[in-house]
Amino acid sequence: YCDPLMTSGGHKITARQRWTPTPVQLQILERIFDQGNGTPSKQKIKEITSELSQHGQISETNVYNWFQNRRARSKRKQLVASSNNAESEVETEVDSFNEKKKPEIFHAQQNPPRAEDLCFQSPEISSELHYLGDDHLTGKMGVPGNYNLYDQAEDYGMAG
Amino acid sequence: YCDPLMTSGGHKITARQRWTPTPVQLQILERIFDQGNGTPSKQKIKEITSELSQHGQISETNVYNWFQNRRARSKRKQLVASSNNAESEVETEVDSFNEKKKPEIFHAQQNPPRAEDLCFQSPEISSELHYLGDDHLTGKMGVPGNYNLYDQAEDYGMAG
DNA sequence: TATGTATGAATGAATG
DNA sequence: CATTCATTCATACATA
Repeated sequence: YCDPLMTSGGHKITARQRWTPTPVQLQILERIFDQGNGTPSKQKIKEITSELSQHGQISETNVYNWFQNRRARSKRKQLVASSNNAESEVETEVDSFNEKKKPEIFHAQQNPPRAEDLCFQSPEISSELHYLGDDHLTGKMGVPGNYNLYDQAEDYGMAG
Repeated sequence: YCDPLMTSGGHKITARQRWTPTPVQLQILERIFDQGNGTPSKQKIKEITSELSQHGQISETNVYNWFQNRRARSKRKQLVASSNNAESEVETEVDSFNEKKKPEIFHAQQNPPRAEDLCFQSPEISSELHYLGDDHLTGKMGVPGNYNLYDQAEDYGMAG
């Protein structure tokens, strides 16, 4: 295939909903990625975008996303590769080989067509709910239990 | 696309680990966000959570995170549209994906600021390409042919 | 045409 | 509040 941005028959582009990097762009991107610089700074993004613009339509967002995905997938692949002795059901990335980060999930719910029953997340197990400074809660809502979604060992004033 | 619950035989169900706002919840949230765009106070969070609880399971954390993300990703401020879009003959079905693209998913946005999806991807209206900030530079947009969303080019000491 | 895979994009959550 | 991570959704593209 060729660059999808270009019409494949002398027509106009059908407004691709999703950017498709051209082989050239991909090459450049991968090259930069290999250099070791994970998430490039916005300055870098602009430069890269500018460079890639010469090889097809592209935006800074595309570049940013690309690096984000690249990094994430790369890590994913590594994990899969590491678990070579594990199950061999590795079909797609939707596989849940959680062993490093996600120990377990505690809830499961269906996916009703009404979307009125979606539920998840325990009361306040995660982020910092101690932001604002005017009221500054102190008592915290009584933690109903130990949801421990993640094995949080960090303490930033959440519990106490 | 079918239900994310595969459960095809005593395997890990891979249920949704993260909260997914229902259309109703989203509406309410956006409504509140529009009223006083900013991080609601702790008290407000509780109230909102209570309100949203009537339309599905939700926690204060979810609400908090939502507002944080919402603010951070105010992809409703900058409009680089009406710029070049040279090759964009604007003749395709680039209308929007409010109904024809996502018929059965529920996390679709109710009223997306459709305006400049001419080509395929707007510079900033998508992901988090805002590491330089997004609110303190409001009004910088509009410059056709130049995405000066973050012309400050400050250095926050990120990975770059 | 129908299915499978690869990957860009959206977004909830986490971290500093 | 800023930035990054992780997971999922949706779509381009390849294949049968």
